Amino acid sequence: MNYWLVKSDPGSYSWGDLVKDKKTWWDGVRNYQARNFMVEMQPGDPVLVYHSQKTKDVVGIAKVTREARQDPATDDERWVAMEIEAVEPLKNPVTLEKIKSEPALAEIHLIKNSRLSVMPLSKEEFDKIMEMSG
DNA sequence: GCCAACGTTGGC
DNA sequence: GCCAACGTTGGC
Repeated sequence: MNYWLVKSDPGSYSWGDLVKDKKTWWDGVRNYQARNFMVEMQPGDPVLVYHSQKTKDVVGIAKVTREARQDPATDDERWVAMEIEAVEPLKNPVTLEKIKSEPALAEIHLIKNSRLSVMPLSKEEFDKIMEMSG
């Protein structure tokens, strides 16, 4: 099992939207590195959802329900989408500020490569964020 | 609103 | 195949 974090600007699609929709095809990613991670995702893998721009915090847990297939939003066969489903909100959102202040999380892409929108987390990193959320 | 970082595009 | 120009992202 692998652990992931996906970023979304809540102005375009938020955790609340996912909860309302129950599940969604995570499409529109146009970055090769992110695409490659999406292809590795397997049904059942936990996915943390992070809100960029405004609140800058990890707000909920989702899980992968369908593995990646060609992005239905485009004819360009280079891009893929996978389906995720909302599992539960975090009791306390974990802010970017808190993540930055935690040495155990210093290596995650969220900090090292802030523009990447889909990234893997180690089990330790995932557990750490869960612990920080209470 | 600004701007640094960085990925992509396209001319050569 | 290189690299300058450009567009986008996202933190501040």
